[in-house]
Amino acid sequence: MPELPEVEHLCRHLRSSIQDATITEVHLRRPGIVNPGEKRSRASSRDLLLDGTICNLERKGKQLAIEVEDGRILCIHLGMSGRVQVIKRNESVDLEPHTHCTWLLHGAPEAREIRFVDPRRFGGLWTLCSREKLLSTRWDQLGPDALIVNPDILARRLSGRSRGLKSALLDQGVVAGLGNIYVDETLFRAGLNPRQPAGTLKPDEIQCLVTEMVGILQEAIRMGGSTIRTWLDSSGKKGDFASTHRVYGRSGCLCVSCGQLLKDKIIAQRQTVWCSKCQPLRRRRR
DNA sequence: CGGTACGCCTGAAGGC
DNA sequence: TGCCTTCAGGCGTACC
Repeated sequence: MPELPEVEHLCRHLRSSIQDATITEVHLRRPGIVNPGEKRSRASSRDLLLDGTICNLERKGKQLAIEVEDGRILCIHLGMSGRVQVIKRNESVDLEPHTHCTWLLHGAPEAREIRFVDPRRFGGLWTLCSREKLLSTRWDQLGPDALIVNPDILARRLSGRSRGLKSALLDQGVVAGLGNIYVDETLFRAGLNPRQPAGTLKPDEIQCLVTEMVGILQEAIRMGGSTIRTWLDSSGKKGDFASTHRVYGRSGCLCVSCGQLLKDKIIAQRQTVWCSKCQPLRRRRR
């Protein structure tokens, strides 16, 4: 499922394939995916960047922003099963089921079309009239991006919090970009228990947490993301990162580090896998 | 504050 | 083989 590395991978691909292109046609097949949650009148094709020349592609957390020259922005969230397909100029690709929106391009070096596909529809498209609006209505509510967060900032955001690390790191308002896979993998590699109260970490543990988090994310980006079940990148390739998972998806298996049986439990409403020996819970004294 | 539960949604996977 | 059930989870919201 798309988390930060998958969206970053997509963002980089789009920068090289559609930046400076102009959107000449938009086909919205399922209007309900635009601005979900808002009961305002339905978005027009122009809101979906018709007649715009793409000048900037940006990511924060799991969200992607496509900006055109007059300042309009389309923000894409892939949710659980969302994908953006890039169709090359000389390619003919059948429309997949659940293709909710299609943009035709002019002036891209290779691409002629991009498509938003999202079977489970946990994702969505948001239309914004300006960058300021993107920030004020969406991105300012996110914590710092997990790829560039530094230990001091994260320490401040976790200090005084009693909630468990699993819950805190999943919260996009604390740090943006991690989902279930990368939280479990990060905690394992940092040797931290998912239920450890977030505010009890010592400076060296925060440092370790950040180092492992950034390291895992960068590694996953290099490998094209994690393919669990359905994730494919914008050219239809599977990611390779899943093969390196040490805890996620390995409940019932043995710890790769100490050989003990991994524990699994629902924590923070997510299936959580960890090693109780390598990730001991540090009880507060007295 | 934080936790718990629910609803949204489809397809993969497992059981019989 | 095929039907049925279960499970996966990002995120908003309600409630305790």
